[in-house]
Amino acid sequence: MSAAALLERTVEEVPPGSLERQLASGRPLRVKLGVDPTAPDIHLGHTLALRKLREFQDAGHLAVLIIGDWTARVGDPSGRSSTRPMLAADEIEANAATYRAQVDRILDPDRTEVRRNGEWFAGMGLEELFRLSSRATVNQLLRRNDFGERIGREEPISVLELLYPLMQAFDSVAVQADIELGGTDQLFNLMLGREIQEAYGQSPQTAITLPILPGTDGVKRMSKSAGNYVGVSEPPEEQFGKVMRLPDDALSEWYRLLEPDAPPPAGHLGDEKRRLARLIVDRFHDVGSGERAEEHFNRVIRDRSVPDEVPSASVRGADSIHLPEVLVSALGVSSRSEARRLIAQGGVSIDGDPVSELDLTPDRLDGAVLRVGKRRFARIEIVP
RNA sequence: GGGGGGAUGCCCGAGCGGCCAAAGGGAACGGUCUGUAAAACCGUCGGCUCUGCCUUCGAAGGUUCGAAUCCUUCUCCCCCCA
Repeated sequence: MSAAALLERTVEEVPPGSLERQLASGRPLRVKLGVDPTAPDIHLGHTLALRKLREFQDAGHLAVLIIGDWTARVGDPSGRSSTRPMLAADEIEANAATYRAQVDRILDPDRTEVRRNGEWFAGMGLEELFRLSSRATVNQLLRRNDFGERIGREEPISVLELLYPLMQAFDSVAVQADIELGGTDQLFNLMLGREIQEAYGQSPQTAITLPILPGTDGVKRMSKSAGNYVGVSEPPEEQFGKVMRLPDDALSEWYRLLEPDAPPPAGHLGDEKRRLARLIVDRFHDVGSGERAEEHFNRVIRDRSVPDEVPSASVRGADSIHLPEVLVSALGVSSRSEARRLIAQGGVSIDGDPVSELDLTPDRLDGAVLRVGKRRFARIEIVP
């Protein structure tokens, strides 16, 4: 595959023409991608880089996936920065454990080398850290966009966080990366990787940046912490519904980034959004599950009827049953106060009929389907 | 080390002695409408079997009939100087 083909749907190649030169060597290239296990789910945003990595694999190159179990520890100690939470080692471990299974939905396992950067950081001594950190200046590091912005907003930045770009750069040295992929916001780190590789006597990697996928709000970048993500391992109905949440003006960008081989949206936006949702669900589940998810969507959301499978919940029988309590225990409503509000706003129904009373007789509830809003259901079973 | 500013609910951000469970915005949630969990509009948005009560405005004390608002100490953050 040509350099031009491999660079399709990427944003920047640094330095320009570098990939072409590397491909000319004819040897399989080591293509690095780092992911920090700060959350258990891999979401659609991550899949952009993973799919580009797969393209490199299909072209005969080797994917070197770095699970940043140590870089993930480098969070924002003040806890202000939602994007860099401080995580405990066991939490990171738990997150990392599922990553391989999730990325294997996209990558070719036979051409994937998975490394954890704890491999080289766990045993790194202070002397080596001195050597590494003497290779960059604070001035350089503060040029990084988010550092600069945080300084502008007079927010704190811990010295620990300054190490992050250096550690990411050192990963490239440790795995002898030929190429590193990353979102456009990673350009600074990828470039630093080149400098550090040279400092350690290696030929610098080619940095290739990819666009950032906006989340289901169509505005902010997709992330777990922003709550605007679609996880690759979420159930089909969940994925389908979340895609339908997308604002119309983000639709073509999603098509371009997530389904580049599909015809771009041209017709009725509602239908085009459904088409995209089906494609995405089929991609991460069995073929045909997109259509089934759509049927579920039509039945439950559009036609407001009950889904095929309704989870059941048992409620202890009594002369009178306090509905707010049932909503909290059986439907996961956050508090009884919240439950009252939902009832008062007409958001709670029994077998399709809105309910306004707070206390009900058991026979009214027994076997009935309780619904909160559009998506929360439970079939109530009264037990003695 | 010296000087100045700040810390408010999920986030941003008003408030600076009683009318404050705390303006406004965002997010979220419910409803209406609809092509859809888009947009728009309306509403809700600390807890409690709730016209009342309880607990919140960095922490601990204090003043006061009454404090998010005043005082003291402490913790953390930012800016300027060194």
